[in-house]
Amino acid sequence: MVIDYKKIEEKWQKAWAESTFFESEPSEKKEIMVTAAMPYVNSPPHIGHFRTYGTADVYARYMRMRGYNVLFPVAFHKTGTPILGIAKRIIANDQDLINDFISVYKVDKSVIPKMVDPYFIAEYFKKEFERELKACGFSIDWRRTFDSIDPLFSKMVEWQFYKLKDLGFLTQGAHPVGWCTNENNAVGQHDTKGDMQPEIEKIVGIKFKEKDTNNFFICATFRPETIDGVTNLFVNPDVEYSLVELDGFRAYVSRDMVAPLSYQMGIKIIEEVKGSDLLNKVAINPSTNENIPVLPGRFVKPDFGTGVVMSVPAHAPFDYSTLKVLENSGIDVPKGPYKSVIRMDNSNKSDDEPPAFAYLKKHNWSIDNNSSEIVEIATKELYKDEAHSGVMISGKYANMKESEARNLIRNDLIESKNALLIYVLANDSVVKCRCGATVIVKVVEDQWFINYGDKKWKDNVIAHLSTMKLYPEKTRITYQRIIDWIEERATERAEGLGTKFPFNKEHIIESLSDSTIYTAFYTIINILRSANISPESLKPEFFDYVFNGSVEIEFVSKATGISAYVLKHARESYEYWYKNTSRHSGTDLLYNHLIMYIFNNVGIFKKEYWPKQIVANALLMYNGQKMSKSLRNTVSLHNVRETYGTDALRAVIIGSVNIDSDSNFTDLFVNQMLQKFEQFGNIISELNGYESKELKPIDFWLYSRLNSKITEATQNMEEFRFGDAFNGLFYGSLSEIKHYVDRNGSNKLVLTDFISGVVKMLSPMLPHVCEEFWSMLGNNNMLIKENWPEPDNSMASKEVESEEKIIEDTISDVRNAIALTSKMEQNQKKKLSKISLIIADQWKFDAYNALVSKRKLSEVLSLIDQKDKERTAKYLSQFKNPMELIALKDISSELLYNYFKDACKYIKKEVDCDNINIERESESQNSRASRALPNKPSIYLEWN
RNA sequence: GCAGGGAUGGCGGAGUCUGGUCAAUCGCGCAAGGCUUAGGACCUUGUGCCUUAGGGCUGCGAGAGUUCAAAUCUCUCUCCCUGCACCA
Repeated sequence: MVIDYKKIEEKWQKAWAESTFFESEPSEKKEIMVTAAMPYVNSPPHIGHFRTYGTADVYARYMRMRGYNVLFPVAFHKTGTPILGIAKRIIANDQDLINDFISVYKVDKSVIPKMVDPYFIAEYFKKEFERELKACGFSIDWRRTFDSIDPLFSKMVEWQFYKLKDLGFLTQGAHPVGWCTNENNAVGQHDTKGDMQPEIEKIVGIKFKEKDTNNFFICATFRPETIDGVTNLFVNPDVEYSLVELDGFRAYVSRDMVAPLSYQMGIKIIEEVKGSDLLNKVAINPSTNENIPVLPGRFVKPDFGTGVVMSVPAHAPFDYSTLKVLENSGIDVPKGPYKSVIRMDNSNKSDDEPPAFAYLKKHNWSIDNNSSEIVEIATKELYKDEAHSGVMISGKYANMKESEARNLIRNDLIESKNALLIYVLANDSVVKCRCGATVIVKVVEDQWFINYGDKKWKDNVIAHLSTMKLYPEKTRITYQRIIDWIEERATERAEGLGTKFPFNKEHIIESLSDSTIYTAFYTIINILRSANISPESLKPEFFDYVFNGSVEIEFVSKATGISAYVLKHARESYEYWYKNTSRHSGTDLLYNHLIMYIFNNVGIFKKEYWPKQIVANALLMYNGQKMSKSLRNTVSLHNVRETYGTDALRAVIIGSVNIDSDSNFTDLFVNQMLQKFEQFGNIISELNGYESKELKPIDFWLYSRLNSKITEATQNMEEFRFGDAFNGLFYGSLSEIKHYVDRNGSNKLVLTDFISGVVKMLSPMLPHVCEEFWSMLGNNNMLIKENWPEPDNSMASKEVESEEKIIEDTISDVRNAIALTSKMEQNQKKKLSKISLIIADQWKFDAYNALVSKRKLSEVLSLIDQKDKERTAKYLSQFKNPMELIALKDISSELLYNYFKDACKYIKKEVDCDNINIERESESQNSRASRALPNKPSIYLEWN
């Protein structure tokens, strides 16, 4: 049969919509709310979105069949800066972008001019999403749809921030950000050329006081723990420096760095100095109080840190080699031996020569062979080794690992005001803003943060996480790690769409922060709308009542002007739905959204409404390639769905893999899937050719398979192993039906029961196709309202399944034997005349069962003498499947004999031999009779 | 740098937690045969190496160890992927 996917999709989507089955209201039933992370609407939906929404939809449909009252709503994310960025580029008439919009996104040319308005862009793509998700037939309650700048929703976001502040979870402070000095704006990854994430790194500037003055040298360093080994400072004599007034003290800084540092601290130039003027000054090491000279170092870069570095010749090959070269040219430099402050933990002797020299020597360095490559290599090696296994030699942190001591020493230095923090960009190359300016680090003052480091909050989250169901389970450790590590997160932003930040109306709420507890809004939005509630009336008291029940209803009603009836209704809806939630998202959101989702829900709501379950699916690949953010590589959901139909996409994207694996979408695969659908349809349409009659063993086999399938599929669905579930139900059933027919199974009732069960179980994954199959099977009701099948032990007959397996194995063995013996010399030019299959005697069955009752081979073996172990293990291992053998306890020699007799016709056909003789071992004269095993009849072939 | 994940046939990918059911589910590809006017689809069989009877050998990134037994447990090494925050 040829299936018209478009037609059946439209037909059943219409029927479902008319039934209002997906419009869910609180009831007596057990409830669950299924939500998927709301999509950001700056582009049309692509097939990556399909995976997350499809997964949620499969689960929603499955849970409905399991008897749950399921709510599956959807919302759209408009908040943030990217949409604004697009609008700006349209205004700037960016042809690259406009061309992509027209050719890739299929935006009509006439619409482009309207896209100078970010709100128009957001609404445009939101509409596309809605259309597309509807066309996919997702079981969404469309009455509850909203977007993140909906005025009603904004009121809830505001309330959330009042709440966070009341709870003490908001803090204010300084915060380093990537900054464009040209546009005067913070820059993130999508604001830079080549989408480079500005990597901000903290380093320490250690203050060395100049002797006899009040000026300081500030040395920016990654390794403050080496301070006790400092012998001198280096400045670049060829570089211009400035003496500047910093916060309360004066310091020498390379002129190049004055401007960038001014974005991090107060800085005022007092006078200009040449690098060469700084030479021969004397500084004081703040840790050891030693006097140390300032020496020339031409390797010092003027555009990093402060242009002044400290010299640790024992541990820094650059410092060591520079000193040696200076010494060689007759300049007075600190004399060795240079003091080591770090040793490797695998050696307790402190070496005579400093490690820097040892590492240089390894690479044949000498004063005459002083190439910067060698020094570079030695530096890398030494830093790596010391970072890995370095241990402090002396001082307060003696014997502590270097990597641990580093932070402690840094903090000590800062606390004692002997150092300050300096932020640098750690990217390998210079980061440029899209406007072309170089990105620097700016410290933003009075920035608001959500303090995810709050001890009590974090403890609550950790404790709650341990009670949550997480799929795949292996993500749990990732959640734990991130929760452990997450601290403050900036929560306001100067630009973008969104809700005004309540405590600084100049700013808007950062766009991930506004979408953490929004799922609660689904439970009340439809009520607010139908009661015509205005945004103005959604005062904080409203949410306090509806979500937390923390104020009196009469008071709220008076304060907001909302009727007590509506308030009560809203509260009841929240209480009903928010108790049990399943959150669906991609693993890429684990690091931010999902963590914030847990934190904010736990922080704001009462314990019984905290999230119960999170499902994170892996990526989606297209023809083996990761889909990239760049416009050209994404695959439009609309196009593939129009081509193949939504169920084929579901089968390929969701049904072909488990939740934790990347799914690979290929056109070849979808086409094959479509053909398999037709095969399935053909089987159903041919059912009328069969009749219902008395049951035969093979009928019991099919029932038994169905029963096993129900058990397996249920387990797989529960654990989100959709790939395994689909595999077993779809491909498994096709081959089982084939086997059943091959074995002369022809009972219409049995086949109908089997296929009906399978179609039911496949329907969450292939809703439209299965609905069509269901009606083809003669049902007048809608499949979506059916219950998930329950396993029924009366249908299970393990012994028939085992007997069937023995038959199959035997056929395969016979084929093998025929292939081999036909090549034998004495059989040349002869034909196979007879096959004898000899069934093992009952005593063998008994013996096996006795062995098998031990269950584990290792248990049996533990009773065996050491010297016999190998022999016994080998003997036992010939029973290829000891666990399967358990089922043999239900089979006797006689049963198996009769079963083979009954299957004789089938075996004849399969091995293509008309003369097959089934014998009992005890009655057989055959020389090979004794080789018969319970699960492997002995085979004897005769050639004539 | 820090953290996490991974390495299995021509390919995608099961199996690893709980060692023996594993020459390795399933699918793709490939080969032969059937069906067909032809092609596609579909069906059957085969697809590491050897083998004159259902057997043997090799094999799951490399090396070592534990065990009667290792893809699976332990240790070392090599290579690959992902994330690192104010950004959706």
